[in-house]
Amino acid sequence: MSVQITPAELEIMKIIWARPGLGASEIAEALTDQQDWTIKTIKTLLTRLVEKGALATTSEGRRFLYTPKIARKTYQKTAASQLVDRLFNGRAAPLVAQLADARGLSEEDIAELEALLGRLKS
Amino acid sequence: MSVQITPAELEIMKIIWARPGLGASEIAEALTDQQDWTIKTIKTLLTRLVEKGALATTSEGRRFLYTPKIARKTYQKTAASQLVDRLFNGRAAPLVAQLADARGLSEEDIAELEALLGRLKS
DNA sequence: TTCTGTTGACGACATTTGTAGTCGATCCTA
DNA sequence: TAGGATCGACTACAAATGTCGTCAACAGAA
Repeated sequence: MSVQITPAELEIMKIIWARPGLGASEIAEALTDQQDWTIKTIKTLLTRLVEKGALATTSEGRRFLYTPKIARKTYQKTAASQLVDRLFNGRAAPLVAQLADARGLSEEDIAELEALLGRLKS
Repeated sequence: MSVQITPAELEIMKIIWARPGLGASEIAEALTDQQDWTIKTIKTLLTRLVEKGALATTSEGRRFLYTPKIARKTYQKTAASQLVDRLFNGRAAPLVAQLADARGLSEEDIAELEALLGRLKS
């Protein structure tokens, strides 16, 4: 089983993926916009992520700096595969069809998807 | 917030989406392949799904028949949108790219995606 | 040097989730 | 008709999750 990251923990991971090597208080600061957590909550989540092996720590003086141990892309692949398997019988096209139906695809998405398909067919 | 369905509950939903109007014991039977749950567990999950508003019941004699109150497609859309928002900045193309990278796309998926893109561009 | 604020370690506690068990009513079988 | 099977309602309980609190150690400010 790959590491299980909960929704709350994922918010932390996203910060650290974007800027690896932050300390707890800087992460808290980066999260003030999105979340209304106390530093205590954030530290608990960080500890759990380290326990789970999703983050690694480096000591800097008496504090820790956190870096991802699981790459963003790795996690994206796992999560996307899980969704496709659990809800779409392993098929990608119906997933995209539902997405397009639910919220449309941007021009950018359409262009990128075409490029991707072109690459896959050659 | 749309109804939150847990992984275990989703297994139940999938059976009922496939064949609406089953009773608890028939659902249990349909699940014997995939899951190793007792009928008790299944009944608990059914109760919770009814409480959550994901299933509706009809009485048939002294038992209940279960039908979806949330359509499969509706749930698919919600789940797909959530994933895309939480992990892919709302973009569909990177999701498909990661999927392709993680497990490849079938010929069928590629053909369907092309058809879908064609439709979207016109 | 003393006070104050910050840090990680550890503890806490309600809610959700997974997985059953008990119980009284009822239906079916012998 | 009597005893077991089955039904839904209710209860149980550990693990995971979300959200903080306490505490001892330490670092910087006054």
